[in-house]
Amino acid sequence: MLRKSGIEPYPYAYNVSHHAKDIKEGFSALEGKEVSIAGRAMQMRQMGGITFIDIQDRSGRIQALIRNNELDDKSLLVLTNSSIGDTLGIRGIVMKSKRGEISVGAKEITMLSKTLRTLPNKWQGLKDTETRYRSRHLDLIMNQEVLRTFETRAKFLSHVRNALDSRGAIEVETPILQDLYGGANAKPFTTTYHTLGDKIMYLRISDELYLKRLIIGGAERVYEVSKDFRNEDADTTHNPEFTQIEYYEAYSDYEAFMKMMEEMLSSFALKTFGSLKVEYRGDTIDFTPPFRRMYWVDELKGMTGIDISSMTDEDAVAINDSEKLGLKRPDRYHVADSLFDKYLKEKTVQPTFVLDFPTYMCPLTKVKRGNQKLAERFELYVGRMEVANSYSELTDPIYQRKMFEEQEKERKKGDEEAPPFDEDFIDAIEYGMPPTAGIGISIDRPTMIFTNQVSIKEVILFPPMKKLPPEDESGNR
RNA sequence: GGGCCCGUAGCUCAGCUCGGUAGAGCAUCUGGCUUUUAACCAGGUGGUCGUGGGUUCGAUUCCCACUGGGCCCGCCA
Repeated sequence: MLRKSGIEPYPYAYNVSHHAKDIKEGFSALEGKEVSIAGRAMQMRQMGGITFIDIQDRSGRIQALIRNNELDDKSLLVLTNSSIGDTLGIRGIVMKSKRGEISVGAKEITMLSKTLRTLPNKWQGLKDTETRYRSRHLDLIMNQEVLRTFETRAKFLSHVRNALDSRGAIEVETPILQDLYGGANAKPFTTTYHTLGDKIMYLRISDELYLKRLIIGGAERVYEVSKDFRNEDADTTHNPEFTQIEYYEAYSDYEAFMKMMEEMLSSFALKTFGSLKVEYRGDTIDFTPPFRRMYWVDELKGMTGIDISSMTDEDAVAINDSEKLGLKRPDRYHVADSLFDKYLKEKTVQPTFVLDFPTYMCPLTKVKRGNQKLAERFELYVGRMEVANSYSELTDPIYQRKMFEEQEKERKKGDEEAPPFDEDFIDAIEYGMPPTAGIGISIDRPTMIFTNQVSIKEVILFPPMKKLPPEDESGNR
């Protein structure tokens, strides 16, 4: 094929001096200078002796202007054998075309990778959602704003890391494969560890109990970027595999973390967009601190007359009927949660701390100072989505044991999402855990807000997809 | 789990109402053209119409099931 005519279609390396964006933004300084760029040919306009190729690299696109009579023989050969979709290296002079387009006037063209496939068409591009997710490489080629979305995701992740690092925290890694799962209410994925006698292991639903062991051990400030797994259906705001950062800080309480979140989100918006206001799905979300505080038990009582803090399971059954919640398992935990969704969630478009939960919803949280029925916990909502969950951590081993026993009862009653009793953790906390604040900060959902995406799949590079029917394995070339 | 919509060329789509085994643009290939921006002009290649079954002389079209995707609801604090 190409090799016979002396062109290597898959060479080893190429020296790139500039990206498209550098040249466009720095044109006045670069005009007349020699540069070399590399990228994928996205469009090609051939007029005989002159050819225009739009080269796309990570930063964007720039036009290469190619006059046949200024090329050496090898470059000419490359040109005549290249097509849309090939990756090319262009060495040439920064200039403007007659129509004023900033271009690289080519002196040398190098084939960097020959494509065997045709790209989607240049106007409509690639729209089919299924193909976009199953073939993310094609999506990234055709829809460069997707790359921008993931750049924003990376910026947010590193922003959170920096914020925690600057508080003096250390980043740690704890097991993803766990003997026992805990720290949240969810169905786990299971797997088998063959060399440990085919032991059943769980993919973590949270890393909370491990990080707390580190606090007990004296680490004082620890966080982990945690991929968690919950064996549940996906929808536009839930993915079974998701990312959160959990952070624990000794000698703090949830009040300190509300301040931290205000600072973290507002500084990110300002740094990234130059504004505290962000457009999200038709709403303008204002990250100017302080964020609103919604004492939701009181607010709900005002709206409905129901005091969920003193609700019993019997009350819950009656409320499930009178409020037409239609829950399959109308215990007080699920009823309280459902009432929030029904009456209050709509009011959380702007950043809102939803705080002080009934104790029965919080098996790992300290009770509120001055109100034994409530726990010191907040959830931060933005754009009607929960983006962080934090509490003054329960450190009393005797009370902790009692809460585990309660959970175990729920579990026996058929709540398969209630976590199992963790004797090993109780053993650890009996050594004494300092007062501690803990928080889980979502990475996926804030990214949705900062990139104005409706679906969580748009901020996850390779969302899980169902198996395709087996017959289609032709792998045509 | 329930409801609605969708699957036709590599991509974006038309055709289906009212059955007669398929069409456009882009891409690709050939030829022409030395400043284009969706370049243009001429010609060519490209499809077991998601899968299986049913009705029919005949199904991309009508019916059923399955499968994959999207949206909404339920569930997932």
